[in-house]
Amino acid sequence: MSRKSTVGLRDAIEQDIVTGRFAPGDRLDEVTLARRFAVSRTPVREALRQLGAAGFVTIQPNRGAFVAEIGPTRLVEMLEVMAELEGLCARLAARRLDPERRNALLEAHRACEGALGSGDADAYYYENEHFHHAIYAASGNTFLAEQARALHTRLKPYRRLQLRVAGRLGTSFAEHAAVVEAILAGEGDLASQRLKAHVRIQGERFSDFMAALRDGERARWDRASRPSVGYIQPPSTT
Amino acid sequence: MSRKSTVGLRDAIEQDIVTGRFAPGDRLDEVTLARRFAVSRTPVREALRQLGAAGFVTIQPNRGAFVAEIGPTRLVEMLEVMAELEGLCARLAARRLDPERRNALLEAHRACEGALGSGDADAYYYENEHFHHAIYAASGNTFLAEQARALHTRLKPYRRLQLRVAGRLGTSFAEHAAVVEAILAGEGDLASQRLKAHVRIQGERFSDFMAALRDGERARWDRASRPSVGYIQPPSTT
DNA sequence: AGCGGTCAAGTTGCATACAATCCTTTTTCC
DNA sequence: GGAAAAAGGATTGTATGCAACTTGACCGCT
Repeated sequence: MSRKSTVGLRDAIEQDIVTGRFAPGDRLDEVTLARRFAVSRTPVREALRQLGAAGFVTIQPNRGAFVAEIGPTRLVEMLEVMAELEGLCARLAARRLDPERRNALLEAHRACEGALGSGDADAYYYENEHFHHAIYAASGNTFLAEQARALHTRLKPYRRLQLRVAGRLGTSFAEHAAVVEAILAGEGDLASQRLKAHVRIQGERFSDFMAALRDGERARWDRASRPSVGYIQPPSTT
Repeated sequence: MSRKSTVGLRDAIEQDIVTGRFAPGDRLDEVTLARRFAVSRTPVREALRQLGAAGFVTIQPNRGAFVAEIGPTRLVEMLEVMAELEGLCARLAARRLDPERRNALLEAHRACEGALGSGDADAYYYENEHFHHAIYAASGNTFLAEQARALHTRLKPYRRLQLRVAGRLGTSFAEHAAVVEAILAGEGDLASQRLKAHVRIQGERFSDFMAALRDGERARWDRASRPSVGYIQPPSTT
């Protein structure tokens, strides 16, 4: 479990946050993390500061680092920005799609189709990620793709159960298909509009869901569902 | 020149980058910075890692930190995203403007008018920042405002000479006025469209300008204009 | 019993020492 | 004389020790 470079350490902790091993609000003790990764406190501190700058943890001076808690309000705000960024990706992709990116996009889309056919929600979740990443890349705007990807990752802990809702998989895939169609047709505005709607639908399901629960219940529910299997885990690159 | 908290140190170095005291590509030596701020290397390293995560510096393992160099391509990419974020700010502002934010926006706009009247390009530059920040805040989306502000700051070193072009001040203000009008009228799409165009015009001037210079000349010119007065410096809050 | 203050344990912030890596220069061999 | 290799210097990466701060508990006081 030991990492070599400091960037590896940062990514390792980030993964533990993104996959839910560390729940929002959890305290990230420096010495505990240091022991866990078999390094001293210094690289741990540097990693935590980076995660703080990226928004994954909040650092309270002299009091430590905590996994960032994203309240319902801020979550909706982030999804609003996410929708806009994805919309821009789609618009640009429709305008400037090159053959290589076009193939990657179609391949990701077909992979989603395969996962849908198998009825495996976890597999679809994973292919869905690839699909969105393919759209980011298809924009041809590296910076935009990085930003979209970063925000996508930050939202990951809160999207884990999104697609488990009954019937959502099929709807999601149909929306994907409509986006792909618009992109291939070069209809930038339409593609943007459709992808924005696709993201917003997830956001609305979210806020509905969270609003329906009182805070205590939500916290308990969050925590209970935390160690839920590794369907987010990509094939380990270690 | 000594700072107390680590966040203060981060901000101090960031300021030195943003205001151009450190030019893109400059090496940021840890011991030099440590001496400069009268601290040890440890807090300097933590600050540099944070700046790396925020995109202000690029960190090469075992080789040090350098002020991020933003090439013409990436600059255009960043401006494309900036335009979209600002456009979203304007759209949301038109939809949800509350009296307090409305007043702040109008006040910032009038301050621009004052600076324009005085013909002071530096003053206009400063008030222009306030105006854009007021629009970010007027969106009512805290996360969006933070993102827009962060990107705005990252682009600051490359915007320093934007408004010095003859006649640009007046045009800029007219564009501002059109945006404000649309926001007050509740015309979200129009406000978004106008603000996007406003940002894009700056971007096009940029790329025209940079394309007209070969790289060597541009680097020299960048460096020569670097220590140019402190018209960016806000009233120090130290 | 309730409230306030003091003290102790634990954690973070910073400084310094050491190890590892990189870059430059010099030396040596062909 | 040129090129490759090695040594030296310099810089970054990591570990550890100490000081400062926060926090919780215990004790005394009203």
